[in-house]
Amino acid sequence: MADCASLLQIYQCLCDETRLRLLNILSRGPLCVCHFQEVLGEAQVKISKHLGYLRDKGLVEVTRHQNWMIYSLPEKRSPELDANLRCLQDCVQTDRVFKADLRRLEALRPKIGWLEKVCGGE
Amino acid sequence: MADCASLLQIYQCLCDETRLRLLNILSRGPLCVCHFQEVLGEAQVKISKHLGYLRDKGLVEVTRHQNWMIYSLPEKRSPELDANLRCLQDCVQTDRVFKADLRRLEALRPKIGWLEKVCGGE
DNA sequence: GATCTACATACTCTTGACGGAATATACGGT
DNA sequence: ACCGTATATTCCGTCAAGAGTATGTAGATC
Repeated sequence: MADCASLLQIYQCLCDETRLRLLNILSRGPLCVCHFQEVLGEAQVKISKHLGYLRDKGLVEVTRHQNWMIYSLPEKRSPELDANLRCLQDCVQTDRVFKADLRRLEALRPKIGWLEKVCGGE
Repeated sequence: MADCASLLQIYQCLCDETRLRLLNILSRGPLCVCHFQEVLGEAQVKISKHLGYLRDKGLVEVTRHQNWMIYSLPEKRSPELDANLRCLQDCVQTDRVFKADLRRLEALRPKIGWLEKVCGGE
């Protein structure tokens, strides 16, 4: 039973460029804040606040591992969140900004391999 | 070549309930302002301003017919707009608010038949 | 227990969104 | 020319979002 309010929350999350970039690279698997910083090239406070915003609205989940906060897309998603995340992936394919982020993310792969072990793949 | 800015504009349009409701009933065909007022039960100024917002961002088009401004979804849409409008239609199916709007719209059908002739259907 | 790292929160400022009341414009009919 | 209808715009007040600076907190290390 999707209600209008939850749909609105999703769109509110999606109407900021920084958050779109965060969600885009998150689609490739869990990350922690320092990785977002490296990929986006934005200040820690900015990254952290936008992640907090996404967390409050249920678009990302977080678990602590030692000093690191590991963010990921929720494994169980509402139909409308799922639909919109898919749609976002479609829309993002051709854009320079998002593609560049993914390239920088791939360059970071060696440094974040341990993460996949910690939180069991994806 | 979808760019980030145009995608953001779409999401900015989608993060208001009134605008979602406007787009939802617009998916069934062109309408003029007074119809939106009747279906949504909102004041004229509110409807008009949100339609203006949608028009500025390219999510709706408008033509004048005598005293009436006829709004419709653009026939030629960018891929990302098209994807998001489809996604919205998927998400909206189960919600009471949107369904009630569509019912009120159908009840209005007899009164808006002339519109379809004027702007050539759909 | 001092310190470092990784991250979050509080505070302040600026800007834009939204709503409502009032007013303006555009068109048709008399 | 005047009036009514349909719609847009302007003005004003409120509120939330976003950015940046500074500070707080949790865990690891020595």
